Amino acid sequence: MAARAGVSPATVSRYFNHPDLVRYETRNRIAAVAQDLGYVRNRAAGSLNRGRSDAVGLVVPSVENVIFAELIQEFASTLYAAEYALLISAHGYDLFQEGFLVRSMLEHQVDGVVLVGGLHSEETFGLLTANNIPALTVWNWSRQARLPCIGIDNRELGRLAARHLFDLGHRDIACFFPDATGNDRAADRRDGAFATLAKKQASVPSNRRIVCPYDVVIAKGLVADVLGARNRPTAILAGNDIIAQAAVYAAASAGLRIPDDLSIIGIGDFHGSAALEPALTTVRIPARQMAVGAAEAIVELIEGRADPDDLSSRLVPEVVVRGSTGPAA
Amino acid sequence: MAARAGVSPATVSRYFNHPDLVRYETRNRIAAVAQDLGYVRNRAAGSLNRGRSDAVGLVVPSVENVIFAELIQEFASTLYAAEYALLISAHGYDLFQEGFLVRSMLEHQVDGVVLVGGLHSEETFGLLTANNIPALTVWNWSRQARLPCIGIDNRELGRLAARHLFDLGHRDIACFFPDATGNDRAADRRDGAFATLAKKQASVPSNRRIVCPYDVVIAKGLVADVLGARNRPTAILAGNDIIAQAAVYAAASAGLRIPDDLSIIGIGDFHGSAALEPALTTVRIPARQMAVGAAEAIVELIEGRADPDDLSSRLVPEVVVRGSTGPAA
DNA sequence: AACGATAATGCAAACGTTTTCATTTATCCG
DNA sequence: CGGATAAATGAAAACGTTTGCATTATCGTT
Repeated sequence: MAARAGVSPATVSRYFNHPDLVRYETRNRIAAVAQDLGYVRNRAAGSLNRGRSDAVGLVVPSVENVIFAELIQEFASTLYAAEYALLISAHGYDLFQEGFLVRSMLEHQVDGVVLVGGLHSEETFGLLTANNIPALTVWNWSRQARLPCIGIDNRELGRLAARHLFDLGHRDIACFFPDATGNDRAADRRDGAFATLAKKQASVPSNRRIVCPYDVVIAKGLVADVLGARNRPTAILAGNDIIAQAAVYAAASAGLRIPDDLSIIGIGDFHGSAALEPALTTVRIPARQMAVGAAEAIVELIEGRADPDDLSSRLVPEVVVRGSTGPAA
Repeated sequence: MAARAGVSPATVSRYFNHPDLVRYETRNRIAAVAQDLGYVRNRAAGSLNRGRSDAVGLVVPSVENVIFAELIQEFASTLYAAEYALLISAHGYDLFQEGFLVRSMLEHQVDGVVLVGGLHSEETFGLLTANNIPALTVWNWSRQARLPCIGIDNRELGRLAARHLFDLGHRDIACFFPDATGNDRAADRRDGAFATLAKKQASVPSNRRIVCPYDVVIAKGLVADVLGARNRPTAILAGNDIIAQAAVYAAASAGLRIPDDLSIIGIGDFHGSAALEPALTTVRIPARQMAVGAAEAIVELIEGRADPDDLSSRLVPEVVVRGSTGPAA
């Protein structure tokens, strides 16, 4: 490439990184040859030399989760705007696998890593600290987090949802939460909801605590089971909007009117939850805001413009009341 | 690292890539030091030396699209099983942006690239051929594709959907398709549907051809408009399951019974379409199968075990009849 | 014990870029 | 037009790994 254009490699490098240092005619010559050869620079070589790759890694539990998709989308565009490339991986809620993916990302020389939630394997934490890699977490906020975190207090999400139903007069509430193994967000939401209900009334009986995967089809079945039993609850508290959506379907299938016969509240406010019939009452998580905040923060961290110790920020959830909840009969 | 373990860099390299060439005691020594230092290998350096990165790029239009999420998920796991890393990017249906992303991936030294659909900028094609990068496309299948393709014939999807409604006796069908700019899948589906309807009856009038984004909220509004007009259609043909889902909501909101008052068919068979109330009739796209096929194919191509010329494969769609369609009144 | 064969390791070059420093070329002003 | 200054380019080292070749250690056999 350099030879073809009759210049040294140094000049080609400058052409791409500091074009103002290259004479106009030389620029044209290089541009022409580059175009001609379909030349693409080798970032691996650059990264090797500079010790920087201008790439950031994002490790999520799953890309099939609608709301993580929103996170990814927004994170990606913010990052591109800052001229960083993005590596995305999904670990399927397996913290061991997560460690593996983080290692792979470090091997590929990412300049920073963003993880979801505060719960990770020692391997993961060790890798990041040993190699001194800028890292932070999104989604969950907690005072005693081991990494800077940008997110919401998931316990509060559970509390808000429970209180909303309680305040509407519901006293028999079935709670559907995902398995909390390796998922502190789900655990916190669940704990928040259970704590609130226990304080306000009695503790939640075991037949009202249902472990439910993130899957409309299965969730619909589980909700249908509960609704089909002899004494059905007056309300359903779903750990996320997908389960809530499934509950709406199950109710429709059982011929129940929402919210007259059954109230349903979700958590998340996914895009589309407002379009459901009836529109879903839910606790809103500002996912896009988190994504932008996290992307900006990791860049600041990488470029040494931010102090990890005061980078965390706590966003505020809010209950969005729509048509799927109403006063208990 | 090598120094710490008292061996040469060559031996460390062999430890990772050909452990059987390293004596047992030496292996242990290296392993201990690596563990101790939290050492991670520098793949950029390896890639520079070998001219291979063991990474594959996947460029999709959007990660917010549910069915692409299924594709990504499955593609990723198949690739990991073959010990390749994955780079994912989304271009937002902007072919210019796609070219940019492909360039970025090549700069990061991916060994192969997988794109969605057969329509791409000259920049994209040029980059891939000039650099001789193994590449293929998924989702769309076409005889005259410029790259090997693993997918379905989107025209057929449109045809199947149209025929299903026609055979049920529907003669006034409103068709909702996404904007086809830079989206050959949508264009083909639409053309297939329109062609079938035109052949069977009259051509589709302009007030029954609605351009509709991939967005439940907006789609619901557009469908509501059509259903609210004086003479409403007896059926809706949606270009994808998200629009169909929106149509179901809009119908419910308008107090119409499905399928008695209105039939709705989608395209895709997204996970969850079966859970809708009523369950959605749709034309099934074997997304996961395509993903696995594409991942395996790109690996074969990279490793020189496959001939690009007979790599394409055409998968078969099928109409999945559920509760959302019925005979015309 | 000596030999050959094999196993284990080291040496050194190469990959393509970036960057510092040095050198050449252009520009400006008196 | 000369000299000083600024602009443009080149030379060379460095980044960390991989690999062919050379060397050394180990083992089995007689």
